[in-house]
Amino acid sequence: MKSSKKKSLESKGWKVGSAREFLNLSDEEVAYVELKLALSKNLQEYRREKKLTQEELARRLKSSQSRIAKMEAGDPSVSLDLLVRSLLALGASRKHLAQMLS
Amino acid sequence: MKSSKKKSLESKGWKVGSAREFLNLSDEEVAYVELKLALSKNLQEYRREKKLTQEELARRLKSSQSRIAKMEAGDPSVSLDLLVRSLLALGASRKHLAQMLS
DNA sequence: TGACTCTATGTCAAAAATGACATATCATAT
DNA sequence: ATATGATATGTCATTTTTGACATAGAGTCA
Repeated sequence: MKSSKKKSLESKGWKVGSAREFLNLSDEEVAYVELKLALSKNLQEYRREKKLTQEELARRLKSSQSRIAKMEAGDPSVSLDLLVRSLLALGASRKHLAQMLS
Repeated sequence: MKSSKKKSLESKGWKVGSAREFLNLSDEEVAYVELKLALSKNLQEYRREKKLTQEELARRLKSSQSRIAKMEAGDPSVSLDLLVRSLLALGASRKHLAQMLS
């Protein structure tokens, strides 16, 4: 992994496999984090396209505005599950999700 | 949603939006569940291709054999996060993941 | 200026997911 | 038959994620 990329992730509050397991798992960890960040970004675009406020999306998901904000900010405390459910709630299809990944 | 599909999901132990919210959210819920099931299936194929036992994969993930079994069985108690991390640990790329979705 | 709307960030109790463990089931080989 | 290896299933204490709330920042408009 490029250390520049690692730094940029760490700056968002992610713990990028420090100390012991630094050598083995870090690539998968980073792939996972990047995947979430990619979805985060798409989520914000999608929501704005649909002209929804964070609050409105939160209502649809029975979540809360603060959670949506954290999702879009790429906060490490949000799960892939919530990200994907949010995108689906915005009308994204599996094909759309696939495009976000590749 | 076709009621046949709903039944088949319920048989796996999933709660498919019963009672109150049955009318609004069920389609997204089902999309989400199906997505997980698709990944489950691919996970098993991937693992077998790599000639790994559930136990070996569990060790790589610092998880446990029972969790891997539940993942592959499509158990509702496992998160998308763990599914995706497992696939990544098996060497799946984002492109591969994308293919599993579309 | 202040009122208003939207978004960001921190905190926390409650809920969900986790790894670990025991044990069961199911092959397949001896 | 029974031993062995892999997988399935249930339970549970611990950890992680959650929605909710408060509050702060940033933008816009009267």
